[in-house]
Amino acid sequence: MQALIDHFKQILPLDDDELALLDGRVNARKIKRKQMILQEGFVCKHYTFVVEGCFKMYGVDDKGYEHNIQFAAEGDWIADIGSFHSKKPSKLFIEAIEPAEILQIEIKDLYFLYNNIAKLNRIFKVIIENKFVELQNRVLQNFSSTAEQRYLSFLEQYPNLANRLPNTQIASYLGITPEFLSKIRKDLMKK
Amino acid sequence: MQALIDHFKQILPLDDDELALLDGRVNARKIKRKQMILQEGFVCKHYTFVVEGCFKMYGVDDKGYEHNIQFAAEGDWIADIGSFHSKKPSKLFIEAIEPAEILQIEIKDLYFLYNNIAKLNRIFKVIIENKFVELQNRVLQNFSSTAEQRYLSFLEQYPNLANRLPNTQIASYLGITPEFLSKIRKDLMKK
DNA sequence: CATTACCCTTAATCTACCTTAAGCCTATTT
DNA sequence: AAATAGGCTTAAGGTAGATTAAGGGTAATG
Repeated sequence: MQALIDHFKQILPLDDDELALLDGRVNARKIKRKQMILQEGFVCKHYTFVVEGCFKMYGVDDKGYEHNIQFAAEGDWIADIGSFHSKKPSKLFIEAIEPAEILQIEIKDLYFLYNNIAKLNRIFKVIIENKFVELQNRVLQNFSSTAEQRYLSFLEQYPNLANRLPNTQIASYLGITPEFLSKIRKDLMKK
Repeated sequence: MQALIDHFKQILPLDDDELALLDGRVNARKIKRKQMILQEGFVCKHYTFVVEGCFKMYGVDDKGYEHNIQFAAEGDWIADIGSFHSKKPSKLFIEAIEPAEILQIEIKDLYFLYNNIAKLNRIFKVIIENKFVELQNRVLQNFSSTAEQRYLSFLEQYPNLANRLPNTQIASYLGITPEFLSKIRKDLMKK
């Protein structure tokens, strides 16, 4: 819980009254490796804050291949925002890559908090702005560079993730096959 | 100005006191075709609401090619959110594809409004959530389908944009060359 | 501790999409 | 009305990355 308070404090500190309201609206859970906290076809019921561990969010195409659209490690939020607010079934999966500890807020609790802690509207606005910018940079990168350049800038931007994740997951994030990532890595070694 | 009030009303209506605060913090401008309201290297100073006309937002790669990352027509917001908040130089351009009428809010005014109209935090949170979802869908589409599928779903998702935009701009948005789009269109005609 | 599942790599063949170049047509600008 | 720029298309040849298949290594699970 302290991890979440610290996270909010970095954007806008909450006072004691506000923190009291938070308590009881947030649920702590432990998640096993490979456990899913969201599956395609189900409505996304929670905003999830990662205290410990690492998740991937992905879609599955017609041929059954997975495509990672984001990772979330310590201090990140993860949710299918579209499904969450529209209450429509998600097209995405969220799955733990490592054993994890998370904090979850349900939609009714989040709306309660938005109505009773004005600051939280601002805090979540900032959180989503940051996620938006990150995603937009990704879109730009994706079509203005080769797979090798994308791999290099992934390493640069997420050095700690790069160590923790298997290359298959990174390949899926970069939009290439593991085989081709393997070739890229080999070519980079030579240089 | 009425266009903006209506736009906010769809999310959360503002009362008269709040509308009074808005007035004077929003500037109306007319923009010519091809005029830029943001250029690479400059800080993005405004959130821009499109009343009439159409804009493209794009980056330029090492080879000088443009890559459209979004369009904005009537009722859309457009800004380089990253540059706007960080006050760092943008890597993007925003340019009018058609003559346009816009409403702009400067950063100091937007922050004033966030502090004095609590609802606006919520309104802009929702606006950015929607943009985030749209962008996320795009990322998913981009690597789980061929250029032809992407073109078809662009036509489906933005039928009015598809009529208004030249194919060169659509190709740039889809991440393909105009030549290849031409081929796709030819192949589709046959079917 | 064994065994299964997953991960990483190499290499050959194949395809979606790019590049270049050229020609025509329709808008803008002068 | 002329001039020019921009937009659309065709086609030939080229490349980044996919696919398939196969072998060896390492980590998770019972």
